[in-house]
Amino acid sequence: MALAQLKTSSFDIRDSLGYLLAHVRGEWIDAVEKELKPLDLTAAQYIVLLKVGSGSATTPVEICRALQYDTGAMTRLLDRIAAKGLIKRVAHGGDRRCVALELTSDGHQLYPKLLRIVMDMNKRALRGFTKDEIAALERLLKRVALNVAS
Amino acid sequence: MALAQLKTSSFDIRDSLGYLLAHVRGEWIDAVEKELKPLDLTAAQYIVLLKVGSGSATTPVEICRALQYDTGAMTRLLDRIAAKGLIKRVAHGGDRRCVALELTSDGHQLYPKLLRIVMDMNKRALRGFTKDEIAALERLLKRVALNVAS
DNA sequence: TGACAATCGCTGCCTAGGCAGTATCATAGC
DNA sequence: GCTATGATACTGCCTAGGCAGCGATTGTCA
Repeated sequence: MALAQLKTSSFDIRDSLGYLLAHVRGEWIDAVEKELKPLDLTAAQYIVLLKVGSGSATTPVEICRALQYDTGAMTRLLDRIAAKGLIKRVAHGGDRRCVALELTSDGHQLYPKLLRIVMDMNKRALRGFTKDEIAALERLLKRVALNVAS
Repeated sequence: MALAQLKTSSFDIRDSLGYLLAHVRGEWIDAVEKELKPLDLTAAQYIVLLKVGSGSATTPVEICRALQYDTGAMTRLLDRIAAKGLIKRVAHGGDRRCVALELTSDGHQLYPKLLRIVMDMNKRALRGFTKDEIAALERLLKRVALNVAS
């Protein structure tokens, strides 16, 4: 594989950065879901619990914006998490259109384990990387994101 | 965001490489599907057509292995592409369990356009990158993939 | 203040992937 | 040659996301 030499003449889908990105992301998801299996959680549920537990999102629409997720799908995703007793919808003071999201006591108990998984996954993914390499990877990926979105 | 300083104390999900990967990949998919909209194709269908058209996969199971895709889902995905008249299943000489996949004449006519989209997307994503930067990105991503999968 | 637009969460409908099971076929070992 | 094992494609069943539309609520602006 050689991204720099993408030519029509000798095309292989693996010579695409898009393929490489999808591949790495797929491996990541698989690894996370393997860790989550004992907790009976999917990757989507885990992300939402992290967002709510960390306080970086307090309403459904905030999570949707952060994750580019459909609001209809979010309603049902929250239903499933609520059915597991990990999250609850409470009245939002100030805007009655909004629902405020909170972890239940079970959710609070689970949260540190999820945090541990995030930390371990990142540590594992970046094993053997120097600080400079990590910074370079981050910078390059962000440039790709900007290029693609524009 | 600073991947190198992932700490429990000040957690933000965006400080995760997993999030960054998902984000870039999401932007990529959105951009590709925007290009595919006039052709009435989804990203999944486009990948399959590229695999078959390039000759790097000739049976359903080959595509599944390459893309880590479920065989049941592949059957139905191929059904949808076949319904659009872009692909056909023909007998596989030698192994009667297998189905050989071929582009129809319409599929052959479409293929160059899909190839053009792959090329343009990669060119666009890597706009402003030096050869060294492209090589570095590729190398770093592959190391991440290896780390995560192990 | 009153009309209009925007936002929020939700629902129905459609598409779509993962998993388990099945029938058919190929292959390796005895 | 026969059997056991594995591979291939396919099929239900379940879960799950995208989109359009809805009612309720809020914000905006004349």
